[in-house]
Amino acid sequence: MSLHSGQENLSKQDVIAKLQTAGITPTQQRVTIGRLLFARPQHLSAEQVLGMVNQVGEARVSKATVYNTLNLFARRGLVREVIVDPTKVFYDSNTTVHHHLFNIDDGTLSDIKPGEVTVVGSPTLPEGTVVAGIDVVLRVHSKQASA
Amino acid sequence: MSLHSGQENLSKQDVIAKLQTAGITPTQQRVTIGRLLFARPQHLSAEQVLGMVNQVGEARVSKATVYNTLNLFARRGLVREVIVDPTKVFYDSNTTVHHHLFNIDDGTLSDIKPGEVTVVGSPTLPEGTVVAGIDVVLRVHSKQASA
DNA sequence: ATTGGTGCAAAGGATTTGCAGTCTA
DNA sequence: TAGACTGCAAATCCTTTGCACCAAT
Repeated sequence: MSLHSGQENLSKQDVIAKLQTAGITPTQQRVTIGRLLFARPQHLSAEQVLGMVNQVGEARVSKATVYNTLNLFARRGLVREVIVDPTKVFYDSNTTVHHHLFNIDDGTLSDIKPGEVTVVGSPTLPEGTVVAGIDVVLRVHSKQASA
Repeated sequence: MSLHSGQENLSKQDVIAKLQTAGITPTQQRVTIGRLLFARPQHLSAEQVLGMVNQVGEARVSKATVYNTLNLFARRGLVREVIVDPTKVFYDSNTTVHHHLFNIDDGTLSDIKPGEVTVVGSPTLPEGTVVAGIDVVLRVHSKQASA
């Protein structure tokens, strides 16, 4: 990878390498989406990705390809789907174990700092199942006069 | 409430009382839905509620009314919305604090027994927000040969 | 040439909404 | 009767799908 593989920006090469490592053919569209997504930890909806990608203008990417790509990245573990808003899925470029804070009022999703919240206990699983992941979501309201 | 307010069945009177306590006008449709929903702890989708209601046949209930009613019940705290499946919302008639187990493969939602899992810690909240609730979702796969 | 990937538009499914008719208080 | 509620269908919104075209081996 390049010399500046920090969190500010990723070179095409970095993204191509990352995709190949994950067994994904690095097409132009996927690299474009990857550069945006992997630049830093963030939570984006498909719609937001579509908007950002076509603003950067590196390559025209269709809605279908955005969805296909995000699903592919999720299956391959490059992003994590976050299901907290009944109206849309968020894709989280931070794949390390961490939990979320969702503002019900404005639809904002943010991270809970690592270590601030921990899940204790090992529940009995239904027969024939294995754990795929644990999600903790703290739902918050914007403080204001309300019913 | 009636003498048999256990978990097997609820009389219309019980449900009417419950709705009124929550400040909800007990219409025929709402009572019908409530009897089904509050009969025992369960997780139902709007579609399932619609199906069950019109099978019982106490009163014809339209799809729109099922949605309106479930949203109303949720706002008034009679049921809890569970957001775990990106394709639909589950309504949980158990409003006590508890967490869930979601089978990604078959879309099944079940409860984690009380006490088996606990959340520890109090994260810093964004300014101007208050906690509305905490959800813990353990996602599981059906055990089988897979990629 | 073959296989995989993309774009476009149409299809799909869950949920909401508008409005006229109906019921509750 | 007045206001709230319901039903029906149309409208929305997010996401998936079908198919023809383009790209890479």
